Amino acid sequence: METIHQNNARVFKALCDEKRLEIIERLRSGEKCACVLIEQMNIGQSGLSYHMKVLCDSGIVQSRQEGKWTHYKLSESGRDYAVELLKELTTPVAEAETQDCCCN
Amino acid sequence: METIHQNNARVFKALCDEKRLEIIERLRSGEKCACVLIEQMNIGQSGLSYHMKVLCDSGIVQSRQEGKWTHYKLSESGRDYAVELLKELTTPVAEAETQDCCCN
DNA sequence: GCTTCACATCAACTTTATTTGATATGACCA
DNA sequence: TGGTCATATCAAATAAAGTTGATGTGAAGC
Repeated sequence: METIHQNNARVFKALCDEKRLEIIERLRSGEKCACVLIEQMNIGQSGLSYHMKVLCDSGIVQSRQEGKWTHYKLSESGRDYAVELLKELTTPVAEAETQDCCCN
Repeated sequence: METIHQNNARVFKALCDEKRLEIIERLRSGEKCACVLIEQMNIGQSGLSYHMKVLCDSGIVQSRQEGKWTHYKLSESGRDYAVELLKELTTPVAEAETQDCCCN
């Protein structure tokens, strides 16, 4: 079974690797097909494929098949989801802030 | 030397691990000292210390020394920085969208 | 100064992620 | 149908991250 934390971690895994950040950066200027990314970046075909899978699994990138080519672009809904998730995870809740600390 | 991508990746590394997401979740209800986190979570002392270092390095968590105790809490500025960074990294730029793709 | 406590750091180990080359798949074209 | 191209998947190797127990450090109390 997959925990909610594992699920959330997957979203941010996309952003934890230098190569993937470079891919994302390149996609900012528009949709790119895999062959373009391979020739522009210092990466092999299977390596790119691996990273694209991680990116697509995070929801931040979406892919589109066109014949034998695969095109990748940033997903607007994926971005929105990630941003909202990040905010939610890191925003304090207004619970009874009972400081049950050993040291106070 | 450290690249800008490595720097950015560090921010999101905080959110890529289940244990760290659990720590962040616990900090949402307020500042906690290390000893409390250790007794609440299934984690050893050195393990917690390791994760707290990653979290503090990301800027999302900040620590405060008080005698021999260390208190941790979510950093508002760290959160804001991470959110803005995430938005920036994943938002398309309005460059001349020249699709120099091999396949079109 | 000595001891204790809370935490950080280290080193060895285990686990997970990434890379790389080889092979499989599926679309397209002759 | 057979060949080629683009990409995915696999398996082996390497690298990076996380875990664990032992040791170091600095604050506080005696």
